[in-house]
Amino acid sequence: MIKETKENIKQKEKDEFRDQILDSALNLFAAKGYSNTSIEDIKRKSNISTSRIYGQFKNKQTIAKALYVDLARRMDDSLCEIARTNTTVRERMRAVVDLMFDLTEQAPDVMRFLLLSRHQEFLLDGELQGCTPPFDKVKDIIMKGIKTGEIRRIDSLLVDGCFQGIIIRTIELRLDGTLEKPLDRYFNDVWSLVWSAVEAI
Amino acid sequence: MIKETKENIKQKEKDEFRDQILDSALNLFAAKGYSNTSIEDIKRKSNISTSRIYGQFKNKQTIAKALYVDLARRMDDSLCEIARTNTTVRERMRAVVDLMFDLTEQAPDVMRFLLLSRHQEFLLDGELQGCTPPFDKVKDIIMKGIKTGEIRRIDSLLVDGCFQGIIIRTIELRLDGTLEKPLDRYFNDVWSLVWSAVEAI
DNA sequence: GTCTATACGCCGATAGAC
DNA sequence: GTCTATCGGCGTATAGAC
Repeated sequence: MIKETKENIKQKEKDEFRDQILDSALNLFAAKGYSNTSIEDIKRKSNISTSRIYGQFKNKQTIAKALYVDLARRMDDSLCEIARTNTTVRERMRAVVDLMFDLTEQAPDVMRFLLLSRHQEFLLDGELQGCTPPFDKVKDIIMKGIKTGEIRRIDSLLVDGCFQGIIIRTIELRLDGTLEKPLDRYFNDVWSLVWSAVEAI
Repeated sequence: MIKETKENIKQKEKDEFRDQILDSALNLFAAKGYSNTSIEDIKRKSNISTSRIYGQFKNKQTIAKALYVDLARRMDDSLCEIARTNTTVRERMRAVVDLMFDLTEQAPDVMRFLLLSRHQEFLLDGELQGCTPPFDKVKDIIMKGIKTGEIRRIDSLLVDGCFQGIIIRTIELRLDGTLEKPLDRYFNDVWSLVWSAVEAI
């Protein structure tokens, strides 16, 4: 029993370290990119020694992969939740935009890392450890909309690309400071652009 | 006279080397990114020795900058030409999409480098040697359209972002192989999405 | 003037000191 | 078990050989 508690505490500490490392790595990857971030950078920012870092992760690539899988899963969960709690395709898409804009303001680094970084740099091997790409769910929503007639009958890849293009580009403009106000201030206009593009008739 | 000819030939050779270096660099930057491309890579691909490369360019950053300025200028020229030879905003925007799609098929590496690479990596210093960002002209076209009433009265930054977002994302999908057919086959659908989004009433 | 060999610094990863 | 000192490798840039 005592031993178990002891190990639990140890495990908790380990998890804390892990989180600190991932937090710092996320921050650095988002700012400078994967290749331009060194273990030394991560060490300095997280105040965790090199050996501890290598104790937690096999190598630098593993850190980026873990981050990606973790964040992509959370994104996917949120999108599933949206698909579940809304009925019309229009409502679902609105909720997606709302979520993305909100996330951009709340956790800009997450969006920088998920949307704007070259995943190819650390995901060379195709397999994503059973992790679905973060926006597959959006495509599903759109395909359903085409079937039900809520969305225009155009190749779903194109409609999906259009939707993601508008949203991602807008977020990019916000993240680089071109858009000066929080994204919710632009929501109505952006949503109007999106919906005009894709709604049926 | 003879000397002049001699020097001309020499100059031509130099220019040829320069072009070969830039060609190879473009190819590599587009495929692997700036940071992951080494001088050794450029040397191998161009069959030009290290010393010759450093004879032409001060350092690696200079190569990327030269490429960027060169390509951005050409893009800007094309966009000016489009603004000149078309009258309505609709026609101009159509021509822009057409140009971008065509360029993607003809010179995919150029588009990869101009649209999808982290310019921040080699353009840290703000000054671009008197080179306008490649798509400023598009924003001008759109602003004019808003004034004349051809385009919806929405913050021009958002409309511009919407337009660029759709186009760039579509190009990205083509470049990564998701879209299997040449882009001209998708032109009508994409243009329809774009124009539905931005046209006034 | 052209190329090859090398200096120098940085990074990822480890192994040995405490 | 932790940390720090270091190793090997690579990448940029240069300096010296031809």
